[in-house]
Parts: sequence; C-alpha cells; structure tokens
Amino acid sequence: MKFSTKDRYALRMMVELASRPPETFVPLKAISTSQDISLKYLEQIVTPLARAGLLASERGSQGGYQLTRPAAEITAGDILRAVEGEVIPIPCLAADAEDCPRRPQCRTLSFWEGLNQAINDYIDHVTLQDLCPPAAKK
Amino acid sequence: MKFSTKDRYALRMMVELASRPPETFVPLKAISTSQDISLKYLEQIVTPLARAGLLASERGSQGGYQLTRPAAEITAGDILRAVEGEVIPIPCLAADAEDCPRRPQCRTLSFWEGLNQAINDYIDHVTLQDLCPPAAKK
DNA sequence: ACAATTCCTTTTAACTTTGTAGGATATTAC
DNA sequence: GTAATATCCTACAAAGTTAAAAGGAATTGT
Repeated sequence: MKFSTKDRYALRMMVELASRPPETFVPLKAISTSQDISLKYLEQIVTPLARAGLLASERGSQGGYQLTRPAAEITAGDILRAVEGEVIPIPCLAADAEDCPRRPQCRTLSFWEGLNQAINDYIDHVTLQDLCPPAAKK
Repeated sequence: MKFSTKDRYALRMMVELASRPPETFVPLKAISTSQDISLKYLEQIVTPLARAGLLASERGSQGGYQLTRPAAEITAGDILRAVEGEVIPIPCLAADAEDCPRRPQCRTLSFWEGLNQAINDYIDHVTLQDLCPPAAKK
C-alpha cells in the first residue's frame, strides 16, 4: 500500500506553485530545478492536473503553469484524485467495479469502506495553503 | 494506492477463522474451498501471519491453523502489518528510511504523516470480532 | 527568426504482484 | 509401519505497473 512517486511529486509541485506569487506563470523548468525532478517526468505529471482543471497553462516564451484557484481551495484530495483517478484502497470500491459474486455476504467490505472514508476524509480536508509556511501565504 | 490481493485474502482468511469455533485446527484446504483461494497461494499468505504470532499451526492429519488470541483481540492492523511489514503511505515514513536531504524543509511530509496516522488509527481499532456477524461471535 | 515553453506519443527498463510447482517434513489414523 | 493429511520451504514464471527518458510538434514573446 503505497502512493506512487507521481503522487508525491504532484503534491510537491503543487505546493511549490502555491508558495509562489499567483497570477504569474511558472515554467516547469524552474520547478524541475528546485524540486529536482526531471523536466520530462514533470511534464507527464502536470498533464492530468491541468486536465482536472487545477492548473492553467500558457505556452511559449514567458509561459508556464499557475493554479486556477487560491491555495486554500485546492485540497490534497483534488490533486491525488487528478493523478490517480479515484483514491481507493481496493478495486472493489471503484465506481466501475465489476460486481463480485461474493459481495452480498462479504464480511470484509465494510472494513474497506470505512478505511476508504478515513483516507478520503483526511485528504479532502488538507489544502495547499495548509502546507505552505505562513510567511508565504497569500 | 491499493492494498494487494494478499492483504485482502489475509483478512478474509482471518475473518473466516474467527467465525469458526476456536480451539480447533482448521486446514487450509477448507479455507481454500470456501474462500475460493488456491491452496498454494494461501500457504504463502498464512506464513507471515503465523510468524507474526497471530496463528498457531499443527502439522499432519487433523492439523491446520487456529487463532492464537480471541477475535476481539486481533485487529485488522495486526493482520495487514504482518503481511505488508509496515502499513505506510510513502517510503519516507519507513522506520529504516534512508535520510532524504530535503527532509528538513519538506513541506509535504506533515501531510503524509497525518495520513499515515489516519490510516493506522483506523485499522488498529477494527477487530476480527467487529467483522464477524453477531451470531458467530464467541 | 529564434528561443522558450507546453503538448503529445512512444518506448524502455526495472520492479512488483500474483500466482504455480515441486518436494521435504511432521502427525494422525488404520 | 504405511498411507493419508497437512504444514513448511524454496524456487520460478507470467503479467502488470511504475518510473523515466526520448523525440518531436505546436505555440508564443522578443
């Protein structure tokens, strides 16, 4: 049970963006340098975040990425869900889960549902602002 | 972020053991049949559970496995930890984690620590008894 | 024109998961 | 004492996932 490095990188990237002045576009190259993540890998990580509407991009010189919402309105859950799809502990809980014949009598399902809720409750109440040092708050 | 099928099977197996009369040894073949898990795979799953002291075994005819403690005293956390080692969301939180140079300034670490705690708090307070239907309680 | 940048697709290497297989060892029943 | 029933132990293999690199096309500002 581990979150992928993509998840970890995405969160780090978003925290860095949140701690920079908003309204300006930050090129991935800058983040690549300061976070020590390869530019090419970052490009892949950023794609689902932009698709999910968490980031706006601008191409070309002076281009880059910026948050589409204030840091206080973007949660870790938003980010992880953008990268992972659903954040669920087992496949049975997927929205499109094939129906398992033993589901009606399954005694472990309630346990996993509870864990799912504990995890999602937590990640949905931590915002990017919570992860930025007060000095950098906007 | 998913728990492995080994984790899921281990939990199912333990719940089944908990819902049978204690003090008797249940052969894996019986569990293999009722849970529809291959005997050979079950053998591998059971090994770490026995090593962790959650199960006692007896070899030979009339042998099998039994819980070493009442179902109310075995938690899902005990089981998952036996199978997985530590239950942690990212490698940085491992007991033997190599020290990361960016750790002192890492702004995401606190998030992962909080998630780790939310997960472990939950799994440590669900017992096998909680997952057994009242009728089968001992 | 040129440099900087995002965007899009493909490929590869390493790793992890999910099993299967074969046999050795212990215990009970007959 | 032999056969049947189990656990135990180790190795192997197939499939899937992750982490990353590579190459180039499209867009924008100077």
